[in-house]
Amino acid sequence: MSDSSPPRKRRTAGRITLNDVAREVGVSALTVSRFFNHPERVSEELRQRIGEAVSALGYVPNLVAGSLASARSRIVGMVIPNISGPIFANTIQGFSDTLSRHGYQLLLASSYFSPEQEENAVRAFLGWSPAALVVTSHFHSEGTEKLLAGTDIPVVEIWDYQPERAPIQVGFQHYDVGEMAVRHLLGKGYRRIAFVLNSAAGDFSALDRRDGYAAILEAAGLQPWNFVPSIGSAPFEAGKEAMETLMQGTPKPDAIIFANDNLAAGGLLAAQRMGLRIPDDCAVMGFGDYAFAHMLLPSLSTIRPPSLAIGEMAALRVLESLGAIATTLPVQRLNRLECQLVEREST
Amino acid sequence: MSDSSPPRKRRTAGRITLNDVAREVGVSALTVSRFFNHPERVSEELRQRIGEAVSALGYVPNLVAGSLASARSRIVGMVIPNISGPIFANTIQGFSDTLSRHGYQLLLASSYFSPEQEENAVRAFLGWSPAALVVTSHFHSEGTEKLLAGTDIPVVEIWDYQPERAPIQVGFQHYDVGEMAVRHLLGKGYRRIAFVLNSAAGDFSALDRRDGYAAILEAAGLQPWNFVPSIGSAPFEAGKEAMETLMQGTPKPDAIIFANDNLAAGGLLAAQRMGLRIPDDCAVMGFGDYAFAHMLLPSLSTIRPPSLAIGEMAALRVLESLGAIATTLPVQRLNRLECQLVEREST
DNA sequence: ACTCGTTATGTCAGCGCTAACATGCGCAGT
DNA sequence: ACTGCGCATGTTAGCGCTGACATAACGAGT
Repeated sequence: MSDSSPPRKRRTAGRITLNDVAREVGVSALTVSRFFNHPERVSEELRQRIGEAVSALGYVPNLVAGSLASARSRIVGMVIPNISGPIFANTIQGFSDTLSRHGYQLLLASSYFSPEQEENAVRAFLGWSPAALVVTSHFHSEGTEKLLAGTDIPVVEIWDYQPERAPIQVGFQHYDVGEMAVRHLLGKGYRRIAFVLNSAAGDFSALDRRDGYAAILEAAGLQPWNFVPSIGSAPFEAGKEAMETLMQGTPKPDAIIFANDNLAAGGLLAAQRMGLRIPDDCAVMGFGDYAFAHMLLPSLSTIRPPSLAIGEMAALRVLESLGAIATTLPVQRLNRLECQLVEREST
Repeated sequence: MSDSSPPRKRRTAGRITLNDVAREVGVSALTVSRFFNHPERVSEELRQRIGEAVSALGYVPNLVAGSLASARSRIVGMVIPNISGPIFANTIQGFSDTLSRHGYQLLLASSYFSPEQEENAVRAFLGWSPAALVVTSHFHSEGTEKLLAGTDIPVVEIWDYQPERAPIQVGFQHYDVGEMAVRHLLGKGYRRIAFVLNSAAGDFSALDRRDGYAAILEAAGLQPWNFVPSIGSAPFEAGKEAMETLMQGTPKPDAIIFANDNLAAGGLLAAQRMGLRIPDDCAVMGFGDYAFAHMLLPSLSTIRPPSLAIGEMAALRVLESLGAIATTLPVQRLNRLECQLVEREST
């Protein structure tokens, strides 16, 4: 009876759209679209009027629709082992800040060193057709490798530096870190150098550091000496245990390299309790240069990874790949950064 | 000549779509869509076959298209002052983990306590029609307030707890923290209690802590004693300066509350250098219970904010609001969490 | 005057998916 | 047998935006 074409129920709330702005100004929607994406192609006068209408109406561009239409988005996904740890936080910060300075958003997930969780995150991220993807290290599940290989967006692998792998690499070689620590200690005259590695860490990179340690030590004609505390979960406690066990045994080491600063801090505290003089009775080295390393007594010699720089450089490489920042040269695929040995009182 | 309807150039790469999967299985696209979003409405047999086709083809659902069509997304935006600081990292971690356990993704941005940066991030996030939005504290720009008020998605304010504000609140009252610290010190017999606040921090919450400190002290008939180090940017150095200045002056305080653990750590080190006995010559309290607080000498008494719990509870409230997890009750709007006083050697 | 190129703006279709509605089927109840 | 209901699946029409292409307006060069 009444009406031949019953109007469909509208699904969306009264959200303000490009068309609303266009109608207000008296131009086509496309011109308003250009106002946001290619402002230089809109005349000065219209730019003015559109700008006013946008803020008068409180229009917020719908990036979802835009991304669907253009098959591009300004989202970059990052999968990192953890957010709150002392190691990666700076990388995330540097990455996020550099990205957002260029109008890109960060989609973040943590994997806790689990390849499955990483794969889930990568899959979910790919659903958003992100502009690029950043993953940590090179230990991926087969599924992740397949997903990454099957996409044509830029992929960056950070923290580890593996020249033979295809994705853009931004990081350092953990092997070198072990080497750097040993050289430092050998140079200071230490000879019986132990390496303490907390088994619980899913952090495979620590194994590379230990390998570097062992290789240099053997090259110097000395014996590697690995110690794995029985306490797996709490690094601080594990570090204490390591110091106590090693320094109550015979022979004793004259230097201990801990796989990270948390372990080392535990070691220092145990040493203090045992009345040992650090570094005279035993030198201590850590890895990470965590915030507290310089506050300990004695302050901790350690190796500082380029956490922030990794995040920033990863972002730069991403932005270059996307053409968001100018480069005359092709995007650099291999980016090897330097760790820095920070010598303090404990060695 | 050749063809009456010249086929438009295809814009997208050969991405696999729902239709490809549907054709493969011999069903309609909608059935495949249901396979992902409402699997219980698809027969067991089809579920099986669709599942196989999906993994055979390596199909990854296009969440952008899905979000546009349904006007919903599984993205939640969070704007937080910083990522790498010791305070917020745990909150992000707890939030992210809880969200991702339920299939939601985290879009993250940091504001560095700048209302403008916060507003930019909120605006950009809103463009993604996120499922919910989380912001830190209640100090927003006017624009941010307008944006948040104009949306109908759940908004959660974290860290501060402001019962009179409209959004869901998950946090604690910093005022109470100041109070808690003073009560602890008064209970231990300290009477000349100073408060050290680093002016450079854009962290307004610290002001609330100081107000709580001052109020309780005055209520006890004692004089508040504020000290602002001249060094603005480096909290550790500023803490040293505060300790030196205060303990070389007359009269001296018998206890110092530092606005955060970084300042307090600097204070402890300076005290050690000056040969002061902590807590006999002067007690020291911090705020934050940063990772190193228990590793210092003497170990630092401090107040531990519920960082992780805030992140987790914020995520729970978001998920409840979205109906992603079951609740019989309406979503709790006010969530006041407890800080914990951690008594160690420095008081 | 005419062509050509450049710039500013508009028309149309469609990105990949899902809400609303429609259909068809099997089965219980009478 | 027939109605009515619930369940599995299909058809249609967009979601809000942008790409390709079209067009109009204008000045410069011949």
